[in-house]
Amino acid sequence: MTEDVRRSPERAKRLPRAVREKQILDAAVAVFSRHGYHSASMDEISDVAGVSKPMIYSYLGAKEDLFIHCIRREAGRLLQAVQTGIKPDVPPDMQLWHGLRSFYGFVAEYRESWTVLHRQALTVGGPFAGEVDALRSKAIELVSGLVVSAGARKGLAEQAEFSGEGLAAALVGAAESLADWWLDHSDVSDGVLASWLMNLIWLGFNDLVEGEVWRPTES
Amino acid sequence: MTEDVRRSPERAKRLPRAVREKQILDAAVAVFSRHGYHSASMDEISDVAGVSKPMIYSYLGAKEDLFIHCIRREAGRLLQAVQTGIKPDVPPDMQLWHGLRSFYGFVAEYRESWTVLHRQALTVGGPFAGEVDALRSKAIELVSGLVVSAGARKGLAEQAEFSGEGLAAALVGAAESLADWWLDHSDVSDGVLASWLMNLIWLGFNDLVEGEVWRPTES
DNA sequence: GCGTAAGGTTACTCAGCGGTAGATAAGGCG
DNA sequence: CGCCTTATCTACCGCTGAGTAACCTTACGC
Repeated sequence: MTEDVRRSPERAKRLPRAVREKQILDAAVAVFSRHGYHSASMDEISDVAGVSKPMIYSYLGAKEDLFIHCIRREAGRLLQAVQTGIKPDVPPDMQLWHGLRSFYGFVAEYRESWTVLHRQALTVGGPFAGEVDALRSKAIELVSGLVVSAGARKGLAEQAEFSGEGLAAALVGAAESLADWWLDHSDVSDGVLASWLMNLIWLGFNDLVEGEVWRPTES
Repeated sequence: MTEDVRRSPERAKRLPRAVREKQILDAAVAVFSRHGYHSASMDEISDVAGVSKPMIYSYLGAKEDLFIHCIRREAGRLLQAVQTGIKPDVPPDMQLWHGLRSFYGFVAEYRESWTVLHRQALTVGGPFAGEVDALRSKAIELVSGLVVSAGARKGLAEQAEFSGEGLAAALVGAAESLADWWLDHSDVSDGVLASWLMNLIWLGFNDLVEGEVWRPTES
């Protein structure tokens, strides 16, 4: 059993299935994030993964299946990152604050995951849109809950300027877009980013709760 | 539900080049918006346009060229719609208000244009990203100008919670995402949408200007 | 040892699509 | 009417890339 540690470097060692699957998924996320779903080729993915193409088909199925596996894994990671960052027993604004920080922390650490989730999965129709839409819906729902609870706590009635879901969508959208913007302006910290949003949104929201309303003047 | 957009039974009349180009561009925008750049086939575009494939190549070049033509035309339309909607001699908040209304008006009227610009062009790398990035940069610059001028008017100093460009990016992003959200919730009017944003952003921004700042508490 | 299943590969098929060559019809102009 | 120009079509080519068949090879239980 005195095996040579340096056998021919080409010959891949035999590894358990779970390890290979992880390698493949990592490679797939990287390639999908670089080229997008359609331009990504299974050949390149297999190459990056250091594995031959049939392995992918054998372990994770066809291209669509592979992509869905990627989305699910990354969506799960993101969701978990945000949820473990939130402390459920603090006021709504602090929950939002922690959630935002966790979110930007995730984006910073897993850029590629974020790219795949946000930029790629949305454009490719079909079964993928649903997956990502579910994630975003979860986010909107979560935020909407915070917003509405904060509003109700202060007795904010339903009015034309206020729609919990609409505001939540805008907030989530703003957070996402700011994340995108961040990818090209990485010279600010995640805390600063979250702080910008809080100052924009929460202050404005507070005013709404207080009954202050912006209305167009006559110009 | 998919009505027949097929050409009329009689074989194509000879039409001036400008007309054909318009037909082709319209078809291309429709098809690109439905399937995305890669999944869109030149055959389908030519079919929808009521024209044979070589015409496209002869008039507008290869697939990439065609797509760039689409982006440029739609970006131009959007920009013009927003700019003609803005009245330059009113206060910043009213300018923003009018700009937002024009923007949502455009999205409502030219859904497909918006889809191509926002969802498709971003994901396809290469020469396209630049085109769209330029458009967004123009928008951010425009909004940033409004925000900064409004801030300066009130003597707002540069501080950690305030970055004109960052806020503008967040606002533009929020507006875009809300537009996307709108595509699936078309039961609100463009005015209401713009009103939500104004109430979120402008109120919050006013607070900032007034020196009020949100900061995390100890939880 | 030795059979067998799981890990792994090479080398192929085949469809779809971008792009083009070459034929055809339609007008304008003498 | 004949002739040229230009608009337009039919029919094809070649490549790229998804997916697969068939084969090899190591580990390990008995």
